[in-house]
Amino acid sequence: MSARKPERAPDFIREMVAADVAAGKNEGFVATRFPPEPNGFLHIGHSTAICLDFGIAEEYAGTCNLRFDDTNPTTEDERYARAIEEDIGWLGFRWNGPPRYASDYFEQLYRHALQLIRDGKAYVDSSSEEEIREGRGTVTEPGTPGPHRERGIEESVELFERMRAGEFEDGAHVLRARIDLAAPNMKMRDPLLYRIRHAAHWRTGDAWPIYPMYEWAHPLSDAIEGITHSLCTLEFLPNRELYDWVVDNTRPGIEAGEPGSWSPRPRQTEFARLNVDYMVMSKRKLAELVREGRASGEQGIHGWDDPRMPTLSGLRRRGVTPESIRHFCDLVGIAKADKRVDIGKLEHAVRDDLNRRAARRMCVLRPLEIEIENYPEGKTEWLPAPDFPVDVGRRGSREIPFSRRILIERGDFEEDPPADFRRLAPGREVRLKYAYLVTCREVVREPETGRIRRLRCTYDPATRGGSAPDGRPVSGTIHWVSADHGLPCEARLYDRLFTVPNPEEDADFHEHLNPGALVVVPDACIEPSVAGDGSGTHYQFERLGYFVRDRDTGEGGRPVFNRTVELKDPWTRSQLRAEARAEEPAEVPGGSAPPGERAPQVVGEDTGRRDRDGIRRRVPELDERFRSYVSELGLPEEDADLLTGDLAVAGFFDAALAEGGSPRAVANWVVNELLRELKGRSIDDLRFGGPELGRLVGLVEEGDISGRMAKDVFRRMVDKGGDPEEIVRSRGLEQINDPEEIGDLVDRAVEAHPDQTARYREGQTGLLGFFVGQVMRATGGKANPEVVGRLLRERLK
RNA sequence: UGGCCCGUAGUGUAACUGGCAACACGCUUGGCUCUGGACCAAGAGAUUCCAGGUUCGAACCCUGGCGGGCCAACCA
Repeated sequence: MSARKPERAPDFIREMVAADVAAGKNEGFVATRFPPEPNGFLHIGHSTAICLDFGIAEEYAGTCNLRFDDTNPTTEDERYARAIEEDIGWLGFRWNGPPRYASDYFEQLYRHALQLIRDGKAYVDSSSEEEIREGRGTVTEPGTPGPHRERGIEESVELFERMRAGEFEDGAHVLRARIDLAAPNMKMRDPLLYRIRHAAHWRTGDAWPIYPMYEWAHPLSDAIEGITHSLCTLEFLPNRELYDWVVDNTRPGIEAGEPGSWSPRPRQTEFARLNVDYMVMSKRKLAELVREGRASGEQGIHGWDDPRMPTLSGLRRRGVTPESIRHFCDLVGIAKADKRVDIGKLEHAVRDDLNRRAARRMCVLRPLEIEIENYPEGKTEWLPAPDFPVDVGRRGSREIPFSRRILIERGDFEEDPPADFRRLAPGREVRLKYAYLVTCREVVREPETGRIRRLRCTYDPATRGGSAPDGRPVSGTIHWVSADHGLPCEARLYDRLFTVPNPEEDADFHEHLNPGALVVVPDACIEPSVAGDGSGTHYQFERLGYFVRDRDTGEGGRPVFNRTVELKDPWTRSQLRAEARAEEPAEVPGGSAPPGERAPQVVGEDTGRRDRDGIRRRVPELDERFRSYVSELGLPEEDADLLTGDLAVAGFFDAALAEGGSPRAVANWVVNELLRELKGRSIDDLRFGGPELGRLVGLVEEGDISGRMAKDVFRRMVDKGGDPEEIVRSRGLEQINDPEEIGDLVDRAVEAHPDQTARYREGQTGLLGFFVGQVMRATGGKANPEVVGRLLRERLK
C-alpha cells in the first residue's frame, strides 16, 4: 500500500509561487481564486484548475476564493452556482469565507469605469456592433479609429451615466478602453468594457441595465479581493496584456483620487487545459447533450449528472470518488503544452482508489443456472466471505447463502473452451468462490433452440469453504449467487460516451456518440447482503468491476447499480485482440512506408533573412556593413546577416570589435548571447555596452577565463552591469590551466564514482560529460574544460 | 495570412537551469494469488520535431524551417 501522497516534481506554477514567497512578495502571502461562470456544470477538465487554485492555497497556508463570474445575465443561473459549490465541496476543497460574486462589485466596477473615463482612458462608443468589428481591423491589418474615439471626457461621462440610468436601448452605446487600435494583440484594440443589456440578473435583478465585460470585471475583481496569483487556462494568454493594463490603470482609492496602486498586485499565469480522450469538455456541447437528451427520451443523456457525462456530478453518480479525481490530477500535472490524456489514466486512478475502499460482493450479470445434483433440495448453508482480499488488508465479512440451485455467469462456461480457459467446461472442476468445488456433468438444452438452459453439476462436500483437502489443482475460481436467495437487480453498464479519441475534432461531434455507452441489464442477480445499503455505496463485484448503488430503482423497486469501471482484464482483451487479428487481412509487405524511414521534411524559405534583406535595401548603411563583414572580416553570411538587421546591433558589434577581439569570436558572442537578452527589451536598456562585451571576449581569447566562466560574467553584466575585468578580479574567476592541479581534481572525481568509472570502461563513453561536470562543479567552473577532458580520457582508459 | 504560446518513449509529466534522458500510466514476460483483480520482479519502447550554429559538452543557448494551438463575441 503506497502512501497516498506521491512525490511529484513541482510544476512551473508552484515553482513560481515558491519563488515569490521566498522573495517575500506580498509579505509571503498567497491568495488564489477559482472563478467559474455559473452557466453550466463543472467537468473533469475543471478539476485541474480547482486542484491547482485550492491546492496551492493549502500548500502555502494562503486562501482561495470561490468567485462566480456572473457578468452575463442572459446565460447564467442560480442552480448552476449551487451545483458548482456542491461539486467543489465534494472534491474536498473549502473556499475562503463566503462565495464571492462579480455582481457584488458592480457598483465599484462602475465607479472605476467612471474614473477611467475621467482619466481619459475610456470613451463611450455609439457605433453599431458591426462598425466596431470593422474598425478593429484584422489580425493582419491595424484597426481604424471610429467617429467617437475622440469624444470628450465630459460627454463620455454623461453618456455613461445615462447608460447606467437605463436611458438607452440595448446596443446603442458601449464603453471602450482607449488603448491602441493598431496593437498587434487584438485584445488591446480598444476593448469593450461595458455593454447595455436590459436583462434581469439572477442576483441583482433589474438594478443594472449595463453589465461589465470579463475583460473589465475579472482583473478588477482579482485586485479588489487582493488576489496574488490569478491562474487561468491558456486561451486567456492574449488577455494578460489587457489584464495588466486594467490593473495598472485603476487604483483602490477612487473618490479620493490619490495615485496609489493595487496591493497585492495580482498576476495572471496561464496553464494548459485538460482534455481527456473520448470526452468532450466544452460547456456548450455538454449543455447541448443535456438539452437533446431531454428531447430524445430513454437512450438520451438524462441530465448534467448522467453517468456518461464528464461532469463532476456525472462522474460522482458513476461511482468515481473525489480522491481518484485528485489523484488523477496529480498524475497529469500542470504544464503549458496542450494535452489530451489517455482515459486509461483516469481509470487507473479510479481502480487504485476503489481497490482499497470498495467491499467485494458477488453479482451475476447474465445468469446461467447450475443444479447441483448431489446437494440436498431445500438445504441452505450460510458461508462466510471476507469483504476484502488479504492483500488489501482490511477486515470485515458477511455470510452468503449456498443452495442446490446456483447462478453463474454465462461467460464462465464454455462447451469447447480454448486451451487457456480457466473456467467451467464439461467434465471440468472449478471453485465457486468461498463455497465448494463443483464439476460440470451435463449440459441441458432448450429443445427448440438448442440454447443452453442449465448445467447439471456435482459438488464435493469435502471442499466446503473452497479448498480441497487433497490439494488437487482447480482450473479456476468463479463468482456465483444462490438462485433461491439472490436479489434481482438492474445493472447499468457504462462505457465511453464517444467512439473516437477526439470527438471535438470534427464538425459534428454527434456522429461519434457511442450507442453502447449505456447497456442496461435489467435481470442481474446479486447476493442478498447488499439489500440495506444506501445509494452511493461502492462495491467491487468480484471479477466484474467497480459498481456503485444508484438512487434510481428498477422494475418492481429492484436496486440499480452503476458500473464505474471494469476490472483490468488481460484475458478478455487478448481474446478480443485475437478476433480482431483474424478479421483483418494480413498486411501487404511493402504496402506502407518501410520502418525507420522518415518522410523528408520540406524546408521553407528563410523569412527572417528575407525581412532583414528588406531592411538592408532600405538602409544602405546596413547593407554596406553586411558586405564588409563578409568580405573584410570574413564572417559567415549568416552571422553578418543577423548582425545587420538593425543599426543598434551593428553598432554594438562594431564597438565590441574595436576592443581588439577576433571578428569571429565577437560575432559569436553578439549573435548567441546578446540576441537572447535583446528578446524582451531594447539594446538601450542594457547595463553595459559594446566595449564591455569586447573586453569580455578578449579575456576569453587570452585564456584568462574559460568560455564557461565568461558566460557567468556575462550573466552578471546583464543583471548588474559592470566591467568584465573588474568582475573577474573581484570574484577570483581566473581560469585554472595547470595540468597538475587539474590532474588531482580529475583523480578525485574518478575515485569518488567507481560505478560510473566501471560503466565508462565498459563503453559508456557518454559519461565523460558527467565526469567533466563533476570537476567543473568542484572548481566552481574555473577549470579549463579542455584540459579536464583530456586528462579524464587518459585516466579513464 | 500578422502577433503570441507550445513541440521530450504510445500517453502525460520531469531532467538540480549547459554535464548519466527519468517517473507514472499503458504494453510484454515471469512470479504469486480462492478475483484472468491487487501485489512483486524483469523487459521492450526516444534521431528530445527537423536543419545549421555556439560550446570540451546542447532536450536546454542562437538562427531558420516544419507542425500544433490561441487571438479579429456587445461570451467567459
